[in-house]
Amino acid sequence: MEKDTKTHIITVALQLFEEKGLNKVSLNEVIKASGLSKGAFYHHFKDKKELTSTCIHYYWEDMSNNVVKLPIQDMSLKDALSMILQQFDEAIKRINEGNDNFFEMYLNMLYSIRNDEKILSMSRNYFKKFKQKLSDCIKKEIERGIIREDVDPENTALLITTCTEGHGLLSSANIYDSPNQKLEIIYDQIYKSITTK
Amino acid sequence: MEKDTKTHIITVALQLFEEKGLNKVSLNEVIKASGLSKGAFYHHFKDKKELTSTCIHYYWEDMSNNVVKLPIQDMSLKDALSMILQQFDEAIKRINEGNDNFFEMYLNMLYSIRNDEKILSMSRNYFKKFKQKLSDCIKKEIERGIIREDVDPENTALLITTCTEGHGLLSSANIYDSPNQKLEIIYDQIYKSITTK
Amino acid sequence: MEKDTKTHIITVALQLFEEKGLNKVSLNEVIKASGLSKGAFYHHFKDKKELTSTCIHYYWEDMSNNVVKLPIQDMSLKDALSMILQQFDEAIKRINEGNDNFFEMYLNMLYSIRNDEKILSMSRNYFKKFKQKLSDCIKKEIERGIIREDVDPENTALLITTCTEGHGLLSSANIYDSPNQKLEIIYDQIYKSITTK
Amino acid sequence: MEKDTKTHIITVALQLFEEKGLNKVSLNEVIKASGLSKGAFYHHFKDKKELTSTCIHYYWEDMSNNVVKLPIQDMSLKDALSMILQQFDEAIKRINEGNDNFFEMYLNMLYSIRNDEKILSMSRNYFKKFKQKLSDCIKKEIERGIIREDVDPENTALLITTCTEGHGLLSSANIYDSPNQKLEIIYDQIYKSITTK
DNA sequence: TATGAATGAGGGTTCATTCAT
DNA sequence: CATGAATGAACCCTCATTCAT
Repeated sequence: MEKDTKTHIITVALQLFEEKGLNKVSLNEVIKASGLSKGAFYHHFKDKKELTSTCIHYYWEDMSNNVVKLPIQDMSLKDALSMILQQFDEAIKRINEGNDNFFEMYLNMLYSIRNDEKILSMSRNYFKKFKQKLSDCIKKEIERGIIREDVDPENTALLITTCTEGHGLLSSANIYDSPNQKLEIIYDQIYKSITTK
Repeated sequence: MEKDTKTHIITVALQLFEEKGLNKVSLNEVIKASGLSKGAFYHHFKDKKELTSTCIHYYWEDMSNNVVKLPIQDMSLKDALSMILQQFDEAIKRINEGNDNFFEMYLNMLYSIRNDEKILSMSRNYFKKFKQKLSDCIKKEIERGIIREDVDPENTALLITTCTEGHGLLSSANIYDSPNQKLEIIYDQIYKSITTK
Repeated sequence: MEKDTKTHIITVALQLFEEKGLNKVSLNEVIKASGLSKGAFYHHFKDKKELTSTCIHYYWEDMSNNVVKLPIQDMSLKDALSMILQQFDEAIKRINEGNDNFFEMYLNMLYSIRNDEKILSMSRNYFKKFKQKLSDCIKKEIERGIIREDVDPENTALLITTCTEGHGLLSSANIYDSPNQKLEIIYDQIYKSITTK
Repeated sequence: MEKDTKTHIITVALQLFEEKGLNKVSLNEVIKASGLSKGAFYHHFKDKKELTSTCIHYYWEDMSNNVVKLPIQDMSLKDALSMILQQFDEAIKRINEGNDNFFEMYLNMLYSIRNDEKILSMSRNYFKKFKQKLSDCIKKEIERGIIREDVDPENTALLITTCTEGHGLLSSANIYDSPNQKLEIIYDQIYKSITTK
């Protein structure tokens, strides 16, 4: 029962946060939307910070899992990049076309990283895993003779990771008109430069 | 006189915003720090939003100018990347070692882009110029025979831009331990892949 | 204008504090009773503590002044004690017969002494002055041959001060039925023991 | 078992009250510290008032017993006063050097007297007993020829009681620098004035 | 007897904004 | 142009108490 209420509050809060932006939602709104009383809220959470931080954990875990589940290491690099492209396409669509405030939530999460040990380690883990999967994928492609032998898998994976993140940021921020096309170009550029002729 | 007062307020506000984070500074603080009265403030600004958005303009313009001033197009790509590396190094140091809240200001700016026409166009312009300079630089390097002829300057410039931005974000967020070294690897990776053997 | 509002708030608050007891009065009540808005209150006071502490200062100053004004040093000890007796009689009546909570205010003041430099020094000053006046009075009585020469004025003044305070406390606390009569006995006891036969 | 739980709650509460001051301790704290549940608490006490008033009873009873146990009536007045002096010394030390809030508890008790029949009668009883013991002691000293025959034991006992209480208050409130020495002077002053030459 | 989730009135405080002077 | 007292909605949070289990 207790667990249910807490989860309920988190769910409601996350929805509000994504709709209006984490900083624009007051505790009163969360409480009202959750149909509970003030006291009930404070029975489950120490204070507002605990709620927001918990929500960010959930949000981040959700994002991480989506990536972790991707079977990048078992695919060809071409297919892997295609899949990431598609994933980002959907995310960007959600951000730009939806009415929600997913982007502010994302920025808040980034901001929280510097003040929240747990989120920091989650984030590092996420990027580490993402890079590792790419790296593994590249190694196999080298073995298969698709990627040149002199290519460093680690460094290439790092490059892909950062430019994907940078592209995601600039797209979310609405700076690129046709984000998806841009990412395709970027991936092509990298892909061409490491494959055997 | 009027202009001076306004500029004074903006300067004071920007400093506070960078110190404590845009959302953590109240109008009262700005007014107090600027040594003015409430009425004086409202004489120069319609409301708080006008102040914050003006401040973000200034902040962004400042950042832009720093990039625009870089004579990237007249340098070798190697030198250009070195210079950007150094610039980022300083910025990251400021963010991670300083007591200020530069990063939150940056995130707020990114967030504002989606709600503020003017900032959006400034941002787009900034990234366009940055990319253009890199592109010009690359073209010249191709002519000089340093970069291969089959390399597309536009796309390569796009790649450099996005991975620089992505790397900046991840470094600011404290995700990379040795950010500077990481950026060097990334640039090396790109540079090697486009230069003639 | 500013001074007036602040004084007004203090007056209203003091009245409420004396009626209901300092700990039983909320800021909302003070604000409501003063006819002002929350903002107005916080314009004049940093927080509730500043209000209560200011009120206690006023309260204490008021009490002190009543004592300081007494021309004890120019009277015979007999008359001086009579006068103090009468003063206490009135105070006790106010505490016991009135509807107010003067006593709790007094206790709160006593409690504040230990946490408030200013009140501490006010209090020490008050008791010092009271003792000094009594001491001076006794010295003159010795010169007049009314009080014995071997009597120490300082120590006797200390005795009178402490037993007056002790009696005041026990009377306020409702422990003595006929407080006034008790104080008379106490004073008589002291008086007899120091006068010449 | 029930009795034990109730006593346990009271013990825990008293400790908290003396540490932090009666008004600064919430029921939640008491419940948490006692290791019980909310329901369990309300099984034993009607409401918070019942707890505080019960605690004050205990506190007061404790103080009373300490005095009642003193074999004042069987001692010489000199020794009796010495003993009281020592008792007060310890109490004052506890108040001024300790980190606890014994003094606030004491003031709260005094305040409660006026609103709580039971505490009122306990208090009256306490002071009555204290005075009686002193009075008996003095009577015996008169018989022994140590105190003059014209001294009224009742009135002298009253004087000692009130000045002890007054001194205790002023010392607790931190108004006297060297409280112990002051009390010695006061007692000396009284003692000298009633003994035979 | 005992649990602890839920209640909700009320607490103190902040803050952007207005407006008479 | 400038002042700063006043506004009041909204904020986060505390707490004694109730009640279904």
